Amino acid sequence: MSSSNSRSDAIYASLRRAILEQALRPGVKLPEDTIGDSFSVSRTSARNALLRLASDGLVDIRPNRGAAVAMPSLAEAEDIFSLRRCLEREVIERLCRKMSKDGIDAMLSHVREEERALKASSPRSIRLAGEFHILLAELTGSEELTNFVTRIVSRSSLILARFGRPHSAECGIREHQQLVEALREQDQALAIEIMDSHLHAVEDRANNDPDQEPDVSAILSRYLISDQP
Amino acid sequence: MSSSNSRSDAIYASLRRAILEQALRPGVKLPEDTIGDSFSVSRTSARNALLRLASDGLVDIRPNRGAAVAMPSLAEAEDIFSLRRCLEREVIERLCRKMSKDGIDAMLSHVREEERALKASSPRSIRLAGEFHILLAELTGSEELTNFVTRIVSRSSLILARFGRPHSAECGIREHQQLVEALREQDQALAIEIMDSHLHAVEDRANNDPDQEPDVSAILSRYLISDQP
DNA sequence: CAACATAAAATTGCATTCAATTATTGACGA
DNA sequence: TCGTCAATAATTGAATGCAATTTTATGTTG
Repeated sequence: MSSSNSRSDAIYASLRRAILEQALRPGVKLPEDTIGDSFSVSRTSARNALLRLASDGLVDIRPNRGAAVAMPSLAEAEDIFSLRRCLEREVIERLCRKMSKDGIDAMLSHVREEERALKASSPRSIRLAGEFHILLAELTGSEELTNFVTRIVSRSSLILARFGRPHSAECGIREHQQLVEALREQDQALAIEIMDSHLHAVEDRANNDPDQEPDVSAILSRYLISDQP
Repeated sequence: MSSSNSRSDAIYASLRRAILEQALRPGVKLPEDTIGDSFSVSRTSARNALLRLASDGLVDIRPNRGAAVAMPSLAEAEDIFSLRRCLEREVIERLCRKMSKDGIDAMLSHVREEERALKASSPRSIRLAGEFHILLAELTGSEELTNFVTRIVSRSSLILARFGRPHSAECGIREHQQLVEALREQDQALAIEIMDSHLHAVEDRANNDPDQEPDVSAILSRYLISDQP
């Protein structure tokens, strides 16, 4: 499935990480030769990486106008989270049907890593929060489900980058812990409830603080010369 | 989302259709310059089209070994249909919650087209059978859900091409009609039941007749010189 | 000074080219 | 006769160059 052309692979992975860690914010332009130069490769490899990111929905490519980090709208955000709830409910159901000891350990270990990253206020913590959900999908053993969850979690991360508050990752860790606990007890109803409220919380964080329209004049109005505080 | 480079777009669409209509069977090799020559474009455009098909899971690309129409295993088949049931259940639930008159008409019109294609024994009928399910997803109004359903239905078609009986499309039309009827009545329980049994029927058709392993020696064993009939 | 037309620069679309990897064929020795 | 190894052919990986399109900058005019 994942076509591995060694160079564009590396670029793809790096760009993807940069986007998910919010180093590259939505809307940032990604010209082919700029990226090629950054990674010391030709435009060709950069282009292939961008094409793959576009098929992931992480970047927008408009013909003859180049690529940019995707800027999901609020409507898309709602759409994505709605589908995400559906998929993650499926994940929970499958996990409750058959949860291994090793799976629990993997989840606990991941949550611990999340805590470490958060304490170090590392940009990794943002990405790890999403990868917790991907880990859950992987533990179902379904490659397809993992695939889809990966895609939709990535898009969700992009939405948080676009609309969410800064440092929005921290609030989630406690809920992740509760979720692991419910899964350990194979309490499906509780697990689904936690997951649903967790996702709603994430979504609310997104809807709550839509970033100012990137209207330069609005921003500059606070910097007018006339009435400087 | 869908990056439109006019040339690779055309190739992508053509190859996709050819695969879904089973003109290109699983396992068929797709060398870049062969495809480029067929469409009178360079390898570059052919390559981009193949990359996109790979990200759809319709072709496998192995590094330095080229592309070929994907050959899903039986395990993958089970995985895919299991997730497909989950997604299509979501589609039904959403449609039952809010079903428009125009939507019903669109479905009926599609089913009629399926019948026409089947009577003409056109290769389109195979593809149309899958596109009925995509239409259902589109009628939910959710772009993401449509996206995912499109992907998984495509993979399912590939599985039928690999394992299913020839002309396996015909049996489904009656079930499609019943499904439209249930949706018209907004009878969610019935609609889900029909959908589930429909998908199980499709899946059974797949599991029933696994095509002979493409093992040349096995085939040639019937052509041995010793006891020629 | 603003609006518009025009020219220059930047950027992508695509084809072509060379290098690197893999598959195939044939030869050689046991 | 069988297996191993080397040479050749086929195919992909990646870079570069040219044409086309878009964006930005510039100059002109009302």
